[in-house]
Amino acid sequence: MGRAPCCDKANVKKGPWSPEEDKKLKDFIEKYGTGGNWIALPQKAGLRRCGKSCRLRWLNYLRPNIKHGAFSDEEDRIICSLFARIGSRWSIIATQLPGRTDNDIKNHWNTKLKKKLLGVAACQIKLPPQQQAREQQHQQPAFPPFLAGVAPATPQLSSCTLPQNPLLHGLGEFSADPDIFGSLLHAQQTHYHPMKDGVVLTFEGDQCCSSASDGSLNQITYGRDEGLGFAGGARQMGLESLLYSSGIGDNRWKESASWEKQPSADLEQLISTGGSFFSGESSLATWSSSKTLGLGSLKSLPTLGREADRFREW
DNA sequence: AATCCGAGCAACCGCCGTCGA
DNA sequence: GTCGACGGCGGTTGCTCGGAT
Repeated sequence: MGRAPCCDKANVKKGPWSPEEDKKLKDFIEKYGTGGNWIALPQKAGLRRCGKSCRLRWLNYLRPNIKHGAFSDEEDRIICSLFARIGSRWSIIATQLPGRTDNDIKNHWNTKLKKKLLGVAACQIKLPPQQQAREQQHQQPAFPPFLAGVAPATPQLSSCTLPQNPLLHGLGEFSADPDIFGSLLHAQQTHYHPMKDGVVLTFEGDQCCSSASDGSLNQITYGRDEGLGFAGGARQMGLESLLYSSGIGDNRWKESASWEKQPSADLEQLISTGGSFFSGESSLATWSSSKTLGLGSLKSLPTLGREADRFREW
C-alpha cells in the first residue's frame, strides 16, 4: 500500500538547480502563474523536476522580494520572541518577517539562534556536603558521576549565566535524592517550581539522548519532591507553554525574590537576553508531550535509561 | 599542500490537512 | 463517508566552502 508518488521518481532530476532551470521556472510562472497545480507545472514548463521541488525553489529562492543575507538584530528578536510563543511554526513566523522564507528562518534558527540562546550551557548544582567534599577531594566536576559519560569532557561551567537570568537565578538547590529518577513524571501536570523545588541542569554533549543531528542541548530538570521533568518540546509546547506546564509560566515564579529584583523583565526580554530554559530537541519533545512518564518510559530510551540506573546507584 | 572538520544552507522526505470526486 | 490528489509544512540530509591543523 502507501501513497502513489507525486511524480515519476525515475524521471525527475534532483539536487541543486541550474541557472537554466531557474530561468525556465521563473519565466513560466511570471508568464502563466502556477495555475494552482504544482504537480502539473514542471511538465508545462519543460522541467524535469518534481512539482514539490519547483514549488520549493520558487517560494524559497526565485519568488520576487526574497531577502537573502544576514538577519538583523530586530529580525532575531522577532524570531526568538515568536518561537517562545508558538514554537517551531516557521511558516507563521515567516509571515512576520517580510522577504524571509520559513526555510531561511528555520536554517537561521538551527545554525545560529539556537546555539546563541541554548548554547549557554549552564550547570549549577549545590551538592550535599559529603558529595562536595568528595568532589573537592578528587577535583572532579560538580555533577553526578553518571553524567560524566553524558556531559562533555569540558563542560561549559565557565559560561554559566544563571545569575543574570531571572528565571534561572536562584536555581541550584539540589538535594541528591537517588529516587528522583524513579519518580513518575507528570510533564504536563506537574507543579514543579524550579525556583523553590529543584535545579535545572543543562549540559551539552553528543552522547546525550538526542535525535538532533548537531546533538546540541539537552536539559534535565529535577524536582526535589515531585519527580523528574524533562524540559523540552519547544515545538509542541512553545516556551511559554512549557514554562506553564512546569509551573513556572504562571505568576508564581514572578513572585520569587529573584524575580522581584528585576521587575521590568518579561518573557521576551528573557529570551532576547539569553534565556536557556528550553530545548527544541525532538526526542525530548516527544517525551514531554506524554502525559506521564515513569521509569519504564525512561528505560525505553537507551541512554537515559542507563543513566537512570546509574543515578539510582549513585 | 593536503586533509579534516564544522558551519551554513539548499533541497529532499514524509507526514498531515484539505478538498473534490 | 471514503479515497485519492495535492499543497503545505517541519524535520532532516547532504553538499559546499572556508578555516584550522
